[in-house]
Amino acid sequence: MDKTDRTILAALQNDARLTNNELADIVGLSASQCSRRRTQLEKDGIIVGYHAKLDREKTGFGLTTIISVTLATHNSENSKLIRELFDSLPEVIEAHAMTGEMDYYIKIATKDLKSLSSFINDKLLAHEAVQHVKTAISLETLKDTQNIPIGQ
Amino acid sequence: MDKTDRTILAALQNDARLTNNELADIVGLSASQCSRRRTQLEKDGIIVGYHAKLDREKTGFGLTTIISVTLATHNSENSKLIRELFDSLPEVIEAHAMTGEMDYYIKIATKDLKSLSSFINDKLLAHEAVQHVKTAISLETLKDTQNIPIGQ
DNA sequence: ATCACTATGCAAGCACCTTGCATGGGATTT
DNA sequence: AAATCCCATGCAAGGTGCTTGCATAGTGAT
Repeated sequence: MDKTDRTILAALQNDARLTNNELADIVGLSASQCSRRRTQLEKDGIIVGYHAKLDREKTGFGLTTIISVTLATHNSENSKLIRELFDSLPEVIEAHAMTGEMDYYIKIATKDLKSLSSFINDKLLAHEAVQHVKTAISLETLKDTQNIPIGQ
Repeated sequence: MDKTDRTILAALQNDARLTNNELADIVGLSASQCSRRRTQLEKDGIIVGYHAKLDREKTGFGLTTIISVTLATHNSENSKLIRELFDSLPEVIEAHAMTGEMDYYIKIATKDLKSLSSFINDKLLAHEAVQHVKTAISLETLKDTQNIPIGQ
């Protein structure tokens, strides 16, 4: 992976709909070569996928919440259970195992406070492995590019 | 925006490279109509953009950190400054103004602990508006679909 | 200096996207 | 209930973009 590849990656992070002709202008190669490089980056698993980004407000999922989850007991069984729980819940759009006193950070997308409340009570706290949660609601999303700074 | 539109949105969230023919099979319309609906969803700002998702490890940005930022003084000037700061830092891939005792949650993508350390010290703590930060490092990303659960 | 291998550009064939046009379905009004 | 209007839809054609075979240039090793 050379500088040209990184330029392609940065460009496609910003706009996955770029044609190979447009990519060619950006990186200074022919369109066919851009096509080949892009295909290779996909094969190598460097490009994982292409996703449409939706407006959270307009789609009715404007509420973003970050929840810290603490396990009841720290063992591999509970760890496995909690992963399966996060996997199975579509409201969980991101989940991390963390350092520090909080075991997991998860990001939640819901319609409103009512659905958030039922998510926490019925899905999270109802689970045997979960001991405690700490909820922080996003008042405003200031930035939300998940783009890694590969171009810089 | 009807049920068909939501199906299209859910499909494009998962795979932005779907052709209109493939979309047509999914939603049960013709390809031309899928094209028209998709164009309209873009015009309405419901589809904000299309982005390639990259492998964090393979691109060398495997370190994810969540930082709570507390302001020195809560006034509109500092609020403005902190927004501009987050905007200008490419390592900040997500930023929220939060409820609770912590003012901002930001998500950071860096290559390693060294670059994280210099980010915190030279970029964050060096800023006049920042009083205090609390750092939590992701040991493992369990889930990272930013897809809103519009299909469910 | 030679050889081998990879990257590249060009061109053609193919797939896909877009848009004009005609049709059909649904809702509203009389 | 009938008529009318409007919007969504399907079809087809024209144009655009993507992919791949082939020949060539560039690069590195021996």
